Amino acid sequence: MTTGSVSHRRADTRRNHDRILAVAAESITAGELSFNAIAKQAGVGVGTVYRHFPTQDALVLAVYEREVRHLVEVVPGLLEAHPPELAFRTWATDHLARYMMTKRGLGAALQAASTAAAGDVLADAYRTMLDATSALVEANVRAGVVRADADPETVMRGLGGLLYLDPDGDWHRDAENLADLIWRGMAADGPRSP
Amino acid sequence: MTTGSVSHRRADTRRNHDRILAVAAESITAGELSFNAIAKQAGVGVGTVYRHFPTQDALVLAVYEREVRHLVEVVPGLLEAHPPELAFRTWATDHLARYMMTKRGLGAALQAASTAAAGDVLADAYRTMLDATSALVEANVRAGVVRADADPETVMRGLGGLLYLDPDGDWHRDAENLADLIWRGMAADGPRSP
Amino acid sequence: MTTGSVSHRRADTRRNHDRILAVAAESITAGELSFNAIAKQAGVGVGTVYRHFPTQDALVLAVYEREVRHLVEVVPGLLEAHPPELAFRTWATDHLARYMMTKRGLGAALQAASTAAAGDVLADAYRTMLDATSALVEANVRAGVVRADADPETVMRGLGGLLYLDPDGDWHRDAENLADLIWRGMAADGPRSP
Amino acid sequence: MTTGSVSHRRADTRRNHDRILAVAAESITAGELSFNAIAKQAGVGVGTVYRHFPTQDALVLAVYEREVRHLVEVVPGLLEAHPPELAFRTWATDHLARYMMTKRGLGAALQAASTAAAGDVLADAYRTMLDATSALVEANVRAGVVRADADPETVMRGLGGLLYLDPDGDWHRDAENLADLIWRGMAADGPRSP
DNA sequence: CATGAATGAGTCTTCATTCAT
DNA sequence: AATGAATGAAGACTCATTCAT
Repeated sequence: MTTGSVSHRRADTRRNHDRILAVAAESITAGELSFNAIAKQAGVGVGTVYRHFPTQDALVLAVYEREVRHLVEVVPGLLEAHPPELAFRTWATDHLARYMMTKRGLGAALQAASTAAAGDVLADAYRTMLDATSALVEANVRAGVVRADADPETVMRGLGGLLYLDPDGDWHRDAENLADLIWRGMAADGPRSP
Repeated sequence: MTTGSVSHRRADTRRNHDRILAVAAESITAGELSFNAIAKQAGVGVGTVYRHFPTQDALVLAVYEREVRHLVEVVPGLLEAHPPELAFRTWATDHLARYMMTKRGLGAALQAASTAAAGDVLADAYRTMLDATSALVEANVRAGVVRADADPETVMRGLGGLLYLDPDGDWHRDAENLADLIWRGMAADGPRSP
Repeated sequence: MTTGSVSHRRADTRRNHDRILAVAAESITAGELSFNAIAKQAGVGVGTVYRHFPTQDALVLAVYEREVRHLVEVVPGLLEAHPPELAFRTWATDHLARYMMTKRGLGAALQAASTAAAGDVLADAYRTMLDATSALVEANVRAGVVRADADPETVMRGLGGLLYLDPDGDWHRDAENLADLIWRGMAADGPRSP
Repeated sequence: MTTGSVSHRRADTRRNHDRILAVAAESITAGELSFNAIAKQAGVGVGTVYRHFPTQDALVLAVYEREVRHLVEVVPGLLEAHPPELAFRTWATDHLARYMMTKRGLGAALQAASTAAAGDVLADAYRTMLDATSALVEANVRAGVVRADADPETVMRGLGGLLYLDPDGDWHRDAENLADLIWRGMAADGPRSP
């Protein structure tokens, strides 16, 4: 059964791809970006890493895509489970904050990888993040608690400040404060914090 | 005469120090951090760079300090020349925005340099930035246009979002939008954009 | 039916062999000698290349043989179509010159492949070339325009200088000059050496 | 004494340069061209080799220059010590032949190094060789034993056939044969071509 | 027979760091 | 103090070769 064997091999290859990606995510996140180290860590030869990701850029970009995907895929659930305001605040303080605190290394790597060819991936990821933010903002607009002209892009940028949280401090409180500041900034009618 | 040549030597040394720092600022900012390259660029031997900055971290930290100092020293002038709200907005959109857009490379270097020993310098720089932000926020509080309980630390974090401006886009407009969002967030009584 | 499919497979195999050889000739000639690259270029898997040519040396040698065969098989035609002197000059300036100019890369590869095991192939190729040269020289001897004791091996070596033609210069003229120099050297009534 | 120390260091550096060049000549000649291997062989760190020869091309070219220089510097002596004809024959069979037989590897390396930037060095070397050949040919012309219109460039190319001598055979005899063939070709009163 | 993913040894290349002068 | 040549560890990258399917 040719089909059987081939798909079996494909499955193996796919598993390698995923494992490398996972290991790389951890490494890059920790500021370590060495193909040799990643290969060893993933238990494969360097050549295999190169086969799957021909370039550092390719690897970094793939990791970035993966992270953004993870970050974004929780949004619909939050919007179903909570009223819009809580959904926004929860996403910011629980998901975004934790993410940005942990993945700082990725930013640096990403910057180095930002060649011309990376443009598409970067643009896609940006748009994905923006879509998520928009969904949250718009739900709040529809609920009448946020200005109709609140700009999701600006809100997203404001949340970018979560990057500077101090993991050794009371970061959750700090995140709540920032989310609150931004919330007030886009709220329908003046300050109204709890 | 001895004094003369000694002080002459001191002047030379000082000049070396400054030139190295200036060159390093440019290099690091551009994502390039090689002692050999910096030395050549500054027109001195590698050994000289090592004499002035015994480790990479020391150099990065020194550059960081210098940048923060530059960034902060304009604040008093702004507060004298403009009403508080304009001072805040101007600092954010003209100084901070331009700075963050340009010096992204420094962030990466800084992160790598953030060992235990660097703590003090980092803490100092953080406090310096915080003082500047506080001065601006408090002037606005005193003018009655900003809530008395607005937290400068949170505001500073919010402005951190300026890091993500796109130098190739309409970044000034984007910066104004973010400054406005944060301003509304800390304003005394609800939204009131111009 | 079995016979049919078997011979069908044989035809496929043969086609593979030829295509690989052709692709390899181009690659090696261009100084590129990578099994993986050749396989991709030929549209087959690496394994297939290995099946046909178990080692690099085997491949290089096979390519060499092929080139020499091509180079030599025009000689009888030239001798039929032209008087002996012209046949010699034409072969040298039109065939040999063009060949040597183009295939320099092969020489390098060949040298690296010259292990003990390669001896036979090399010797065969040498003899083949020598036979061709001999045929041309002897035709001229029979025509009485070349010394009876002219040594084909030495003549062949002299033509080896065509390797250094400059493809970007007036190489045809240069080739004619060299052919002429050698021709004079073997002509029937030149000066006798001491 | 600053001068003393500096020149001392310079001497050391110079010694390194020479040793690397010598080792590289041997390696390349033997078809081996690895910076790491050369460094180890020369007893220096890889970095040192890179400091002296920033590129493979630079190294190969330097070696080539050195070889050509050695080859050429014997010519004036030969012309003083012997009558022109013998000088020519001796250079060809004793110096050129031995050189070309030994240094085949260099040719291959040279070819790979022939980028645009290498042009000057290559042109210089070519001219140097040509000058040497010209000196020999012209001495013979002046002695009246060689045609006045014998072209040194063509003669040089003819001698290029010495590349194919077989070190395991009677190469000296073969070299004499080739030198003789070329000599006859350029001798004063041979047959004129049609 | 053919395929091509995986492997890993071998090179290349850069750069922080030392140290003799 | 300053210099810059030397060092060599570390990481990038290629490619011959194997082998399960």
